[in-house]
Amino acid sequence: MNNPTSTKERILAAAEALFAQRGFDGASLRQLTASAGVNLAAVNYHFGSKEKLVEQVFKRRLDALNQHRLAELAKVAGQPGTTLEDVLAAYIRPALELSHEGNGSLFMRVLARAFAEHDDTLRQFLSENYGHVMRQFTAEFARLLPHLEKAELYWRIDLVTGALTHAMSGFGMIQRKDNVSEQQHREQTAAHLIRFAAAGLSHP
Amino acid sequence: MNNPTSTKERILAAAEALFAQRGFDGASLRQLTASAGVNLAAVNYHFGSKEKLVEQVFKRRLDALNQHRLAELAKVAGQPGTTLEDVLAAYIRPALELSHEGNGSLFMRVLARAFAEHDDTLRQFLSENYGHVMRQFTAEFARLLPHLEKAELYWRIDLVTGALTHAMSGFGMIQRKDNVSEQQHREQTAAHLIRFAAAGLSHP
DNA sequence: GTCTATAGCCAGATAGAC
DNA sequence: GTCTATCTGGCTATAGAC
Repeated sequence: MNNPTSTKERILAAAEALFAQRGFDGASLRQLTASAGVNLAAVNYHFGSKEKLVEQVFKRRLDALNQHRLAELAKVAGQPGTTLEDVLAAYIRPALELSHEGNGSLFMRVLARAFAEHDDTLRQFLSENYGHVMRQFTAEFARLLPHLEKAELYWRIDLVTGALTHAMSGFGMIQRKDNVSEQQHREQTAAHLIRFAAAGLSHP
Repeated sequence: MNNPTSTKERILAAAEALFAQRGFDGASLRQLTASAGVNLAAVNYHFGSKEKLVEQVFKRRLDALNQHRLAELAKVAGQPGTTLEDVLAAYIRPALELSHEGNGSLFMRVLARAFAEHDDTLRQFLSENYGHVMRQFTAEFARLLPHLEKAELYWRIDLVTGALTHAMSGFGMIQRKDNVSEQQHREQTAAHLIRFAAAGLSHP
């Protein structure tokens, strides 16, 4: 099923890279199948259409990412000692880990594109499949920031989401210095993002 | 020159709207010229190519926007009483005014797309033409936040830029309530963004 | 499951009449 | 400056042999 050398997996990997570089319209099935080393007809055979392929590119990463996020959230949600930083860490750390493993950073660029696209069918797909994740996080933010009106909270979450998406999509460019390990670098980045997001959410 | 009914201007307006909705690749010259009510060949005659048209779509708005920003910055830069909020206002208010006049909000969506595209030729065009604006603002931020290391400051500015771009591109969706005037609504939105950005830039 | 071949369509660009 | 007509090439999708 998840054999990384299977035709399906090679198409998905090549699609992710090309969608990140050239966009959904800009990347053609011809470039994509050539890059994956499979036949042009394979995309329609395995996925049905280019649009369905796009959805599977999202599903492959987001299923794991959001499951990971919810698992981290479950550890702290509703607990008396939980801080805003704890909840933000549950949201941000899994994405950061993904963006540093294999071609995960390419996927983050695909995600940033999807945000900018404002495409209705894609938004509906994301909302149907992963809307519950955002709702659980929002509920926990509301618990920790009870003085904020709902409208104000949504506003701030939206701004934080914009900042994070923008940041994650650019991670390929953030240089790690030679004297810090990969592990340290990720910790530092996570700490930066979490503090920034906490400041944006909780300012008076 | 700027006659809004001229062929050139009608192409630019139609291009802005279609690029916002469908992207640079997704919008074809055929749709675009049909929407503008001009002949298919007019784009190549007046602009040379589709790519040059894209650049002019940016130039038309960004020349005015960045001039406006620099004018506002000049009023407060280097002054002893200037606050972080003053500088942020100089950056944000002109964009907010643009996004509320005519089809300005469409242009903000085009700008958000350009950020997500990571297209090298477009980035170079923007950097060559408007890089000095960002540099002047960065210098003033550095003056007001002298305790931050350069790397840290760039990081925070990048996150703020991501949040603002995301927010501006979604302004079409932020509902103005019936009991607040257009003017009040813009003031409230500006105040929100400025406070959020100030919190993100200046947290300890 | 994988291939070739091709249908059917739409793209950007341009030549040349007006 | 504006038009029509057309060139050339890329696109998604599919039919049908293996």
